[in-house]
Amino acid sequence: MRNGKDGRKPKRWLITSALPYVNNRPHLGHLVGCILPGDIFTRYLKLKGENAIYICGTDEHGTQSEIAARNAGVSVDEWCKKMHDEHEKDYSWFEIEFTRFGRTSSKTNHEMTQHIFLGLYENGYITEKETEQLYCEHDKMFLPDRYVVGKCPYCGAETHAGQCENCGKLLEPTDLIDPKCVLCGNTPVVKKTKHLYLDLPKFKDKLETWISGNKHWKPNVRNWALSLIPDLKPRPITRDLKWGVKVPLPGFEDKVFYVWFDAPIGYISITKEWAEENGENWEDWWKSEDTRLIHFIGKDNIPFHTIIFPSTLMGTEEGFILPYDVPAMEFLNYEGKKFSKSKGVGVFLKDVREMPYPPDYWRIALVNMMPETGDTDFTWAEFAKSINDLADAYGNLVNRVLVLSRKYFDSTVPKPGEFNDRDNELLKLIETVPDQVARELDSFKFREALKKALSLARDANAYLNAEEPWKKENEVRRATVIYLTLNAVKSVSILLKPFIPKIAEDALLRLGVENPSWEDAKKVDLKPSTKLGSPVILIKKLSDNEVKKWEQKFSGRNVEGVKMVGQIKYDEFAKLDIRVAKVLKAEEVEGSRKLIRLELDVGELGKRQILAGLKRWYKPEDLEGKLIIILANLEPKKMMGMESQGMLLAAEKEDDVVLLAPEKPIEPGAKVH
RNA sequence: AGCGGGGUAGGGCAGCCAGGAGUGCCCGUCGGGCUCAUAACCCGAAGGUCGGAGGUUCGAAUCCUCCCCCCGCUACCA
Repeated sequence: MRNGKDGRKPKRWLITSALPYVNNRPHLGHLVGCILPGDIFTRYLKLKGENAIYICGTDEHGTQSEIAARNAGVSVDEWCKKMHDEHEKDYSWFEIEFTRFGRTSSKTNHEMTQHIFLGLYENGYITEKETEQLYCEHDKMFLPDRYVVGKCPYCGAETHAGQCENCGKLLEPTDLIDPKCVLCGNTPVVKKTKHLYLDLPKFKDKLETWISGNKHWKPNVRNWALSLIPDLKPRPITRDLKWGVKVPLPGFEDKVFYVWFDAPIGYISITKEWAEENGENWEDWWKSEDTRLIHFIGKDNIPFHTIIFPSTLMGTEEGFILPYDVPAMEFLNYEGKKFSKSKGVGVFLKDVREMPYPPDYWRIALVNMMPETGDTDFTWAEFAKSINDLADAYGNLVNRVLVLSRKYFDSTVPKPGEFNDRDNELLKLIETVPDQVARELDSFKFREALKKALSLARDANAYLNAEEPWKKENEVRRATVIYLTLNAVKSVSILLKPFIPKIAEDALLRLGVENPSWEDAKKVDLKPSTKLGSPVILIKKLSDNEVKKWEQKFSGRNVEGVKMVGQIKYDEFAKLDIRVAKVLKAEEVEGSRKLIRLELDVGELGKRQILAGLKRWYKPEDLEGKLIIILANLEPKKMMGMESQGMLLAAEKEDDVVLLAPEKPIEPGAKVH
């Protein structure tokens, strides 16, 4: 177990996972980014006999909750409670064992937030500033950035405030030309409002010393945090909303704290709630140097957990501990795209629960795809590979050794004889691999830890192949080999427990092992004559067809009638012969409402005519001389008695049609690909 | 634009901070073995100009400089 900088072993471990926003529909990315690693790490600590708790909960305040509740026609509190319960159900399905899964809207958190704020206020870390913001008189609220749309003053594109979607310029809501409220479409008015700010620059030196001293942090976390320090600015911590923690200062009665301020304080409040219910003192967990605090987060949360929340804690001057480490994951994408609720991209936890796979399948697959050093992709192929690899290397081994035990020893643990060199090699591995796995877990290298654990299973398989106990004439050798293999399987199963708790538990019970500790993984201590369970297919493999089925089911999945065409292979695309063509002549087709006849020069493909339904949008004379793009190898079709030899390409959106054209002049006949 | 991460055999990764023959892992491919086991397992082989160009060094995937490509973030998407 890694000790702190002072070499001291912690007495308590406080593990947190970023609080999921209550209105988000949780998906695999949320799980893999912080909730699952936090769970694996906490399970590992507990196996080691450490005093560890795992704290999480829903982040509930903010505009989105208010609006979602309004749309659903229920009170905000009711809405959040419902969503909170759904989150909890999802995570528990995945065998996530939170010590407590709380809510930031709890009374405890309101009190804690106000208390911490007052501490900061009294210590002089809060400043006040008046700003101008957009206010919607119809919805009776100040509008956050994403609730204002208008024209970008720089490029003219329609965008929301915050940052222009087109040119990337940062935009204050008041910068937008012709701003509109997203909710009702009315024009908001500019209104003055007073806000409180957390004076981050005051913490600059302390932060810098602290962060640069944390050499054990992952480089991406430490570097990013350090890069933020030179231009720290005071950060607003209040907003003009109703749903949130009230600001306990005169003149701020109609304001609440910004969610980012009260959300991380939720870690403390939720700990406190748990402590009070369990006869613990919450301050032992938050104000004692013997406690080691670890925040599991996604990379987007780095500024909050390395700068803002630590500053908040320091500013209270109450002796709050700062995180020992902030292991941040990168992002998981879905088949190359971002997970998106609105676009229906990705696999959501709700979907998963309806699929025929147990939680451990997902856990193991997600560990293999864990974005530890860079963004990764969830693909169904990888999902299947993870499970099939585990089935081959570990599941099959469990079955294998149980079958051998049944066949030769009536499903009991055989009594071993003397160990030879080969036996001792395996013995040595059993004794050393658990420490190697532990080292990886101590530095949050989950994929590597899993790999190391499975390597022991592979070694056991190799050992069996070399010793061939099914051939042994010597009963004692056979007993020894099977005995040792059973112990190796026990060892691997213990190491896998944090990753796949249910499957590992099943295997261990069949080996007659109950409640093992991490240290037990190093021991060769199965008692001869112990009754073993029956052989079993612990992990069922996935077929290629199954994988394809899911790929299809989820690829075309899109909400509200927006259909994405199914994926194609490049060679399918390559069948299209797309060319640049020059319009030589264009004329209306007599008797047709829509058609224009075009005579084209397609370079090496010669001249041809195409009929296109463009009358509504283009005049023939406008087209002459233009370069356009055509699909040249479409089978010809007769229209109005004439043959159309190809199809021209145009973009269409809401009753508007625009021809495609090369961005610069190029020879007719040029291939497009 | 700035910042952060990544670019290592057909695919997925580790190795880089503390430089020492491309060292390694999983999958795939090819050849062989075994038949206790979930068409499983084991052994072996093929396959890499370590994104590119300079530099430091006896020696560079690893350190320095410049460049290219991918991804993300820029402050409430984990």
